[in-house]
Amino acid sequence: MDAKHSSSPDYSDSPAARLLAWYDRHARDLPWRAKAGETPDPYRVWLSEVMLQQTTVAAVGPRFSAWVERWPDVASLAAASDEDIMAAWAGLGYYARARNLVKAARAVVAEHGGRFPSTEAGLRDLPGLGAYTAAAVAAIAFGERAVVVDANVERVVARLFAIQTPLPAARPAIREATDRITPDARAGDFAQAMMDLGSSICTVKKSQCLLCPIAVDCRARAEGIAESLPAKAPKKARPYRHGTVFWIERKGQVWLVRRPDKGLLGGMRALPTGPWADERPGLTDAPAKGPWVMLNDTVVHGFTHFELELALARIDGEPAASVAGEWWPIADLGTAGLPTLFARAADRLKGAGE
DNA sequence: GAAACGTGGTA
DNA sequence: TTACCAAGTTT
Repeated sequence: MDAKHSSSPDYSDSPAARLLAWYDRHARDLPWRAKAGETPDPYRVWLSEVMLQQTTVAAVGPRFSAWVERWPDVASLAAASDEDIMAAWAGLGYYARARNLVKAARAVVAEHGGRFPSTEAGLRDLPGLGAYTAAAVAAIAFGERAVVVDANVERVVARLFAIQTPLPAARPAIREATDRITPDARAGDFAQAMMDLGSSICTVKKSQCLLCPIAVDCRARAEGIAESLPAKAPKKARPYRHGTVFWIERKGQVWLVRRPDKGLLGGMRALPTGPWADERPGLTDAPAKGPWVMLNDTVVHGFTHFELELALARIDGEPAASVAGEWWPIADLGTAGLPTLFARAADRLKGAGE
């Protein structure tokens, strides 16, 4: 091999070059990706990146398509009501994303003339855009050379450089290593290629190194430790909590409330509940006077940081005057935008009075 | 740095 | 079945 005397890096012989060549052949066809020759739409890039936070491509696909059909641009989204937006997000989880989505859309319209900021720093100031999303939108939508690090990139890079420090302590080293291999051109494609690689080949278990375009660069593969990386600190056990969910029915309608704007399931329509505690709260904080009928059944739902078992109580009657809420036709409950937890409880409760 | 914050798929 | 995990952000 001839020695190079140029001061510029030999781009053709780099992990980025190998990865981009692979991406040109194997990129996934996803609804939010611009097709060859198309200019990326920052609105679609932003929306998809927010939907994809901690959420699988499979779950996002149909939700993204329905969303852009209803709100095709940032102006239409900014003009929509909070209520409609929260209901449209129901089932996707992490509802702070939807609350921030509205705020960001309105900020883009009110403070940026309806156009997204085109730099990573400008994007970072919008609600709901953290280090990852700001970098991803800057790179994918605007072609900026940004260092994009998500969980896929963390895994690929930890293996590529055999970084054995456990997460999250390894993050600074991983970011620095990612910076070193990020190309000046096509940073957006590079980021998406890294994520495609991480999701399809360099997977958590059973990484398929024989198919990997940068296996030749990979130190973990050379050392036979790919699948043990990245190391992670052990997780804490999730506590188990109890609660009661209340179903008040009258003339084919059920009483729904809106949860407080902050906290778990914040801003979402819901069935009334009592406190969530270590012990079964029974009828504590019941939203109507008895006689409540307890179903001989519970709903168990796992959240990120605790598991919840809900007892199911129902009554035919009226809510107490102090309980704010609205009647909702039981036949149309699917349009109420209930989080999954309450949708599941409602499935058990409706019809239980017959 | 750690905890809060949802849900559904996979092994 | 239990445990882990996914294109993270905010406090």
